[in-house]
Amino acid sequence: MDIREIARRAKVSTATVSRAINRVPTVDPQLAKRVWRVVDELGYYPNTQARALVLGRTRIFGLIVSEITNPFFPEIVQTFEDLAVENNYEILLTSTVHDPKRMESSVRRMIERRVDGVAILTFGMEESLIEHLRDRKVPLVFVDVGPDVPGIANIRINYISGIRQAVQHLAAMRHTRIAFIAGPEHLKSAGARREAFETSMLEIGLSPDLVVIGDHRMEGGMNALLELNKMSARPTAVMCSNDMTAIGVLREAYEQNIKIPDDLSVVGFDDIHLAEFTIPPLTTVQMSQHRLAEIAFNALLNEVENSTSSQEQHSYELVTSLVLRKSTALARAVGSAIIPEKSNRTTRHRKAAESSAR
Amino acid sequence: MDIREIARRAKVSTATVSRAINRVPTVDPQLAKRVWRVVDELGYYPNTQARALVLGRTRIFGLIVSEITNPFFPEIVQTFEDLAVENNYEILLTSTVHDPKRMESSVRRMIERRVDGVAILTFGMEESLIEHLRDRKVPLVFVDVGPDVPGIANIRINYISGIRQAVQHLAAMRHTRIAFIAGPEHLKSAGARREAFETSMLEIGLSPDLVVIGDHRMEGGMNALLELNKMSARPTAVMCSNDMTAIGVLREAYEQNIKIPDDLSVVGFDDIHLAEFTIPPLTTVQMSQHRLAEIAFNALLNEVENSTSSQEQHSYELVTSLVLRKSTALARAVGSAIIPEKSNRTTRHRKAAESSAR
DNA sequence: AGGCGTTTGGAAAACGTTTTCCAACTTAAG
DNA sequence: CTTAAGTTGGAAAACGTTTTCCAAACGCCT
Repeated sequence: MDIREIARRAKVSTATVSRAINRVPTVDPQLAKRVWRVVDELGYYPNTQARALVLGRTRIFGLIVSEITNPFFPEIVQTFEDLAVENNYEILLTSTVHDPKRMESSVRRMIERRVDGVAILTFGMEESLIEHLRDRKVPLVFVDVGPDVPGIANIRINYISGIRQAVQHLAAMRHTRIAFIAGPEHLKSAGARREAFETSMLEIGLSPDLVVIGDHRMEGGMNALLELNKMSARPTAVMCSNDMTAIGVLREAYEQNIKIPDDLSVVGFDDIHLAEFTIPPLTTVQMSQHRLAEIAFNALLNEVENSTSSQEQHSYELVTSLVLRKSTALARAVGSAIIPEKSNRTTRHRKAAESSAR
Repeated sequence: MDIREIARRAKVSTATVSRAINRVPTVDPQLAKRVWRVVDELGYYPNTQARALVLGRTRIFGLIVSEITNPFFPEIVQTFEDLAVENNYEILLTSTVHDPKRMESSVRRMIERRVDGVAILTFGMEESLIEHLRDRKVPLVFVDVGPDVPGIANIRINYISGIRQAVQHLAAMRHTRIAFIAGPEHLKSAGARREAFETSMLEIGLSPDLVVIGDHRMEGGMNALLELNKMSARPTAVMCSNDMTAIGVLREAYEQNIKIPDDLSVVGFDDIHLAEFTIPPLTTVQMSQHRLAEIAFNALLNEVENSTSSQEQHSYELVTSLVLRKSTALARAVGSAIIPEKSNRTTRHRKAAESSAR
């Protein structure tokens, strides 16, 4: 069943059917109604491929995320999809799983399907890969990373705002040995978070050198806590590069019988929905997934629909901010809290930590 | 840049280019190489729309899930995508959020984009909606629900196997008052789980009437526990229709200072990745997301590629089984455990519960 | 009543492929 | 050296739309 069939049955030309369907105003209302009746009767849906072919626009946006399996992303995908259906777009979703091969195939798939634009929410993609996209002048939107060239929109995340709040919150609770569990080293965003932590610490004269590397997953959080535990100067509080890491910390703390928040304060980053439901509920820095997806989608839409392309806004900012729940508490007045039984050695460590701060 | 451009530069006809690209064996290897060089040089990617138009196949599979935001689904999506890239398919992902309007638009989008098949992993979709798809003879694969008609593959989940194991595990731990937190009533799969629970209980002479309704989300689990708590005959163990519910229970138990598993045993359903990281780690019934996605994808692929369409396998089974972690324990020898302080009233309740069992 | 703009609808080209036919060329056999 | 069989590559049709021209029909003015 194609447009010709409709034309035949409605006794008009295919041009008229097309115009009726696309609501071109010049077509006679009577006629349009006749066409629509036939369309509904037969349950006709125009072939999008054919349409895309002639229009040169597919109404598909690519969405590249790093790991759909990380709870941070589904929320983004959902918002993105909501917006997409609202605007009659389709989404081509791709999850790179941090695998260069997959990233490449992602890009390839996007190009083959001729997407109208792509949002790269991968928080630090191999720059080389975007070349292909750029060569084809596909509108792009990045987060964090992303060269400052025209035609590429960029969402800058203001990490410092939320992270500073978190650090100061901890400091106010009299924590001085605050550790940081970083994300994977190749991720730009993880680097940015770590830097924000470091400057926030330095700002208030604390030493930011209790840093261990995680992987942004629960497993990494668990290992990191183990590592922290082995240190001579144990932290009384730990900030995590993302919530999944924090959940891992919570889990390992349970295993080790370390009480959160009494023995150890922990704060996450992202504020995924789950953070509200951990035990205890996680204090974390919010980076709204909803806003992020919204900004990304609109940036793309803007790029595509207003092909004025000239002096549009190409840089957006997303601020982060602390949300307080139950995983932080006053530092113990005396002693390293992580393993209460060994708390006698703490004063020394504390001095050491303080003297190394500038 | 199109196929003609390539043809011109390689000094052959478009037909030859097409053949070379599609690796038709009759084309001269020398020539093919010449073509490929030009293709690579220019970074040419065939236009999928045009290709789809003539081939009548889009190499797109639709994937309808009920809520991408539920951690159960991302794992499925990931596997589905892995398989898709392996087989050169694309995925059109749609999340219905349980909204009839969205379901309808989902189906519409699938049809408009001319997908080659769709997997409906929504665990109990409005049957009416599939009509449109069926009319167009789009290969379909369902889970659970789904009419037994030819051309529609069905994945039957064997709920009873895993749930029986769970119930018997609990019974062996001397629990007799075992509650069930069901899923939303309109969901077929939720109904099936509940039934499996009921028969499993009856089988061993326990009364399955401690049932409260949840919503398959953490919030529902929290509320459900509150409700259970108000009962005169409090359960000593609770099974949940899915893991998210169980996580909610864990969370509310923490709030109420009910110790898991000492005061209350809880078992989940699904075995999402997160279940391993709850506090305490969740004993749950596994329904492999990986397997499920795999079965769904292959069913579709089979339907499409072997258009023998006749006596193919159209029904698949996925079995479930218990995985033991740390959220279950022996029932207290005496007394209703939920609120330890009030445990003196238990013996009576226990008798009541036992007498009501047949 | 004739000419003029304005609606209205139709024929056909275009979008980028694949594929069917067919012609030209090669090779081998007689 | 001619002919038949087999390779190889090209021209053109087809896929289902949108859109550009054009022509017809229709008032409306003078």
